Parts: sequence; structure tokens; C-alpha cells
Amino acid sequence: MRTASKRPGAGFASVLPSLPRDVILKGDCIPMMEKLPAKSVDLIFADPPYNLQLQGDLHRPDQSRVDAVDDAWDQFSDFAAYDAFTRAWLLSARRVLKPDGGLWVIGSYHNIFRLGTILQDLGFWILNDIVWRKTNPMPNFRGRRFANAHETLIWAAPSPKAKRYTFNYDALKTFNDDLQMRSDWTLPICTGEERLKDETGRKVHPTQKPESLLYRVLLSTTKPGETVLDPFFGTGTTGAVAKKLGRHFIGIEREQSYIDAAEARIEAVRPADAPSLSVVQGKRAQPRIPFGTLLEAGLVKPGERLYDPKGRLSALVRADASLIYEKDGRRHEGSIHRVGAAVQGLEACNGWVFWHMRTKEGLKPIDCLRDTVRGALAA
Amino acid sequence: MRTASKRPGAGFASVLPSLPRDVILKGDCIPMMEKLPAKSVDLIFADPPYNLQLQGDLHRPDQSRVDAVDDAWDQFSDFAAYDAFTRAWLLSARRVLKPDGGLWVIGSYHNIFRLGTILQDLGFWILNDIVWRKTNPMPNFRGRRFANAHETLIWAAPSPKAKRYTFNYDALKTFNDDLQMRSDWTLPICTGEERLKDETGRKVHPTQKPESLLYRVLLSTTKPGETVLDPFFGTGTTGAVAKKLGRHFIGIEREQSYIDAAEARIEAVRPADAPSLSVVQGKRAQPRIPFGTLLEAGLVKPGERLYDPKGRLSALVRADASLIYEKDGRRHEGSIHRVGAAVQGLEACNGWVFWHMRTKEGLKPIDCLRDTVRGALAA
DNA sequence: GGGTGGTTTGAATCCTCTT
DNA sequence: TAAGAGGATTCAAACCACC
Repeated sequence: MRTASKRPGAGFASVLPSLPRDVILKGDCIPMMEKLPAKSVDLIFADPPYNLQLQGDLHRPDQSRVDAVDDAWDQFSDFAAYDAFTRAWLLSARRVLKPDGGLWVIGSYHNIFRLGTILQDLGFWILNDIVWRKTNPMPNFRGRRFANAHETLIWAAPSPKAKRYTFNYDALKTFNDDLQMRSDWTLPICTGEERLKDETGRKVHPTQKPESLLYRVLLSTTKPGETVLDPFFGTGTTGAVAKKLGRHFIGIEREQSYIDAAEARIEAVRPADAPSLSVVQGKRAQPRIPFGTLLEAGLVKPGERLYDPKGRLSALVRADASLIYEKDGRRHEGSIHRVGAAVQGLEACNGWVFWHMRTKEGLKPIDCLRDTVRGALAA
Repeated sequence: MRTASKRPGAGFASVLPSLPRDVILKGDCIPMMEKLPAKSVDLIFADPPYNLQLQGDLHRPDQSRVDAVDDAWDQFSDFAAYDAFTRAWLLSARRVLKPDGGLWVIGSYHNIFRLGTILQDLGFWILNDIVWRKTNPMPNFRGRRFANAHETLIWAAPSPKAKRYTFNYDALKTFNDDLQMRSDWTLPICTGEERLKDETGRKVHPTQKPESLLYRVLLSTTKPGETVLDPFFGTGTTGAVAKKLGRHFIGIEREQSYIDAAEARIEAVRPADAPSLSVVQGKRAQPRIPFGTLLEAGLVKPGERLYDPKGRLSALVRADASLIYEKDGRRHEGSIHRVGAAVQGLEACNGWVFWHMRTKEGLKPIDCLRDTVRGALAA
């Protein structure tokens, strides 16, 4: 890992020709992102500040007509500055993001509503909001409110047209004991050994996120070898988990003390090996086998009959891999899917699991034959 | 209970001299609220249209069609139209609200960020965001996202200066088995007997909220005898729970069919009824710990091996908490349960007791690690 | 009557590739 | 770019039919 600020020639004149990887770039995130090539990163994870000190280059909107004594005025101008900052970094982020990439932001009720609104206004497409339920939140000491026991993440695509975002559905389902993963994640906050402390025992960063949270984010929405950008890197949780999971990272951070802590931390991470990083793949990821292939392979022969799951209805297989079904003068022909749908009076049907062959062990779905062909292809 | 539209002289010329109570006012919520006296209600609960933006039909894997919310009242041309509507009704609502009153809104990621942002822009002061975790949400049928298993509520005061809002801290703590009530509430959706159906057995309202949710809202942020206004009354869950808990209500609703259902429903409520506490509290089951949690917690690492009880067979753990078992050219992958079953040639297997880790004290079932995590959760 | 197994349903921005 | 076709995808709870 390198830190850009330490390298000779740091301080780029213009956009970099290629994407740096596994580095921490020192500086403000907006100018730094401007230097990265467009459409180059696969995922962005952002944990932006919400107690933002006003930046010099972010001008306050002119509110001279409003009575400056009113509390709402300060409130509004603070929000306006925060919104302008949010809009700016999100625009920079989208430029860097691949069209089919994903973006995550995390926040609390102080800022998450503004983040979500601006995401929508900029044309990002929200895929989920995710609730991080803290198992061990700080109690509300005054007893004047509910204990603030969660934070909210938003997962978004850069546009509504982006349909090919990464989502490792089958891996996450396996991860969750064969139940599909829900939008609420129960995880402890970052404490104990994991929480970075300085020599005096004080925490290095006020809002260090737990690695378990990033583990789930990266496992669900990136593939091994992809690159994740974190524009508010802090002490580098994103980088540490990325390295652990065989993903590349780019961190952007202003504070040298955070950078130092992150570098040491990431250096100590040992990545998992490639086989253990591969993930359960569902049917969608497997090569498509047309039904005709089974006839070519001789696993099904023209003239054979296929049966519905109960073995009551049957259809004839023709040489072109179409089926014919006839009953009571009604006749359907077409693909295994079309005829399967017509037989059931449905709009659609997966013929692979609907149609069965008679075997010594009873009816077996033709999907099994597809596995045979896939095995032969792999060998 | 009276319905304003049925009373002689309905259709008010100007602001009413006093607050009507336990009535349903028929009409649009903004003009109706304009007719209520200023600073007169103690709490507002609002379940506004969510502005769902559905693209087309959705079918379950069994090809049945999902009955989506496509009602006219949920249609907005764009975000700007939704925002203008939201801003308008929130301004009307604040005029009616007592300075130390409270306001609740509920929504999903389609609208909640806009609601929250506009609340902040108008100078409301957010006290908490609350997550309603659904025990039985609709799954994600296409496997393209996380299952949308929660909705979000925002609880706000009308201004940052309002410090004397009602919060029944001790009642809530007692309600929650002497633990401080958290910002995440686990409750089932509204089904069964509670769900209102018409003669033909179809749901009267597409988005009826469970009484348990309103029970918690009213118990926590109103006192007996106070008045709660619901500007999107629907089938009157707010009114029913208010009556049950000895609070007064004002409902505003446009659809006569909803009003009719609400009137009959509220009429049938017996205030003395023992409230449905059992429903609410029965759901505090032990948290489920999927195997993936152990990887997130670092108790198991990708690349480790797990062993059968005799230590003869072993399988590799991957990053998504799947196992890989290979022997004699046969290969199984999947969850701890699936692979455990495959290895033994069984249909099913409890992976938690079958798979073991090698430790200094010999083989230990991974179920032991789950206890470790549960301990951390409890702490 | 009680247990069992199949059916229905719920605020949902829910497919992807080839032609 | 629009149209067509292949074929992948669900969890908890209530309800109902049937022993």
C-alpha cells in the first residue's frame, strides 16, 4: 500500500491515466475524485460527516431577507451548506463510478434524509435502504427519547437504467442459513480489540465502523478483484475488509493521523486465499443450455414423451426440440416453456422444472439432464 | 362518533371555534386542517401516500400476481409534485399542532427521505427515527435485492425550542420488560382477523397498519384524554387504538368506503378491552444467528476447515459462509446444513451440531461459537 | 376436535439476452 | 431501440380442506 502524499510527484496535475489501487490519497475528497478516471470504480462506500464545519469554497445562500435572529435561519443555512456539499461529492462520485456500479452511504437521522433526497434528486436509483440494528447501542441517558439503536444505509445504482448492478443473491442467502437476506442487519458496534486506540488509550476515530458491516456490504455487492472507493476513509475499515476479501480499495482522507492508523491497520491484514473467496453461484450464473442440446447429446430422443410433475399430462418431443401437446381437440406446440405455460393456463413457466422424464426411479425433471450436460462441458 | 359529512351544516365556512373530537372529517386533509383551531391537537400521526413508482406487474415464483398498490391517491407526476404536496400538508399540520405536541410520519425508502428533509427544512425538530421491523414481510421474489423488511417512522417536535413534548419514558420501559425502549420495533404486519375485508373477502384498504404499531406510538407520546389527529385516516387504525387507550381522535379521509369501514370498526372498540399487549410482547424471541454472523465476527475465517464429529471428513469455509466439500471427484457446496446433509447422504442436517472446529481441547461443534455471539448480543 | 398439509397473501420502485 | 423469448424467483402467517 502506498500513500499518495508520500510519493514524489504527488499532487496530480490532471486526471490520472489509470486507476490507482490499494492506496490512500490524502486530501479533500472532491478534488481527489476529480483526478480519478471516469467510470472506473466498481463500488463506492461513503460514511460522510454530518457535523460538517462550513468549507471556505461552499458559499452560503443569500438569506438576507430572513430575520437572522430566528432559530430556523441558522438551521436552514446549515442544512443548505450541508446539502451543497453532499450534492458536490455525490456528483464527483458518480463520475468515477462505473455505470453498473453501486453506491452505499451511511448516516443517522441527522443527515440520512438529506442524503437520500439528494440521491433521488440527482437521479440515483435507490435499491434498498438497510437498517443496521446495533446490538449494543449507547442508551439514552436523559430518558427523553427512544434509545438510538440503529443507523441507516442506502444502496443505490447511479441511474434507474442500471439493471446490471452486482448483487450476490445466492451467496447472501447461503450466508443467512438459506433464507434470503433482509433489509435489517443486526450487528454489534465497533468495540474491544477491533477499536483502534492511541498510546494513551483514547479512540483514534470517533465513529469507527465495525468490519462486520463492511464485510456484508462488500460480500453482497462486489466481486473478488473489483475496486471499492471510500471518499471518507477515516481509519480504513473499508480498506481492511477489502483486503481481507480480495477486493482492491482506494481511500481518500484529509487527516494524517487517520491515514497513519489506517496504513498500519491494513498492513496487518492477511487476505483470504482465492478458493475461499469464491462464492455460491445460482442458476443465473451458469452457462445457458438450450433444450435442443439434450437432443443433440442423445439424452432426449425425438418421439419421447415428457410428463407434468404428477405424471398425468404428457407432451411429445419433436426433432426441433419443440413439444406438442394435444387434449380434447386443443393443441399447443412450441418450446418447453411455452407449452408448459399453455398446459397450465399460465403466462409463463419454467419448462426445465415442469417437464419430467419417466425413469426407473420415477419421474425426474429434465433439469437434471442439464446438469449432466454441464458436467460434460466442464470435463 | 360522528362523521362531519353526515351532520347538518357540514362544510365549515371558517375556522371552528373549538376542536371536534372523535369524528371523521370527510375531505382533503389540507383544507380540513385549515378549519381546525390553531395549536389545538396534542399529536399528529400521518401515514401519507408513499409515492411508489412501480414499473410493471410482479409475479411470485408460483406465477401468482402480486396485488400492488396502484391506487390513484398514490400517483404523483414527479418528486417535485410529491414535495409540494408534502410541504403543504406539513405546514397545515403544524398550525394545528400545540407547540409542545408531537408529529409522527411513516414511510418507506420511496418517500421517507423526502419527508425527513422537508420536516427539517420547515424547522421541525426530529426526536427519533424509528424502524418498524416486520416479522413477516413480503419477500423479494426476483432475488435482485434485499428483502424489504422494514418501514421507517419519524417522530418530531414542531420546533427545536419545544422541549416539553410528551414522552412516557417509564411506561415504555415497563412495557419493554424494564429495558429502555429502542428505536427499532419488531412487529408483524396487519393480517388475519385484524385486517378489514369486504363482503367478497378482499382487503378494504391496501396498506392498513397494525394496531400494535399505533399502540406503541400513542402509549409513548400521548397522555390519556389527549387528542390525536390523523390526516390520512384510511380505515381508522389510529382512531381504534386511540379509543382503546382512552385518547380522543380526529380523522380526515377522502374515500367514503374507508370512512364507512373505520366508523364500524371504531364503534366496535371497547375502551375497557385489555389491549393486545400479548401480540406485541410475544415477539421477543431469541435472535437467530446465521452462520455468516460468525464470519463477520471473525470467529471463523474464510479458508478454515470444519470437520465431521469423528474428524475424518472436512470441508472448506468460504467468505460467503458456504462450505465446499470435495472427495473422489464429487463436490458439494452450499450452506453448512446443505453440505452436511450431502456428505451424509441425508435429506437434511443440522449443520450447527454436525460441523466441528479443531481446538486445543479437541473437536468442538460450531454451535459453541453461536453461544459466544449470543453472549456478545446480550452484553 | 385436533393435527396435517396445501393454498393464499402482504406499501414492491423485483430479469436478461438476442434479434 | 423495441420486441420477443428463455427461464429464474419466496417467507411467514393465516386459512382451509381433509383426515
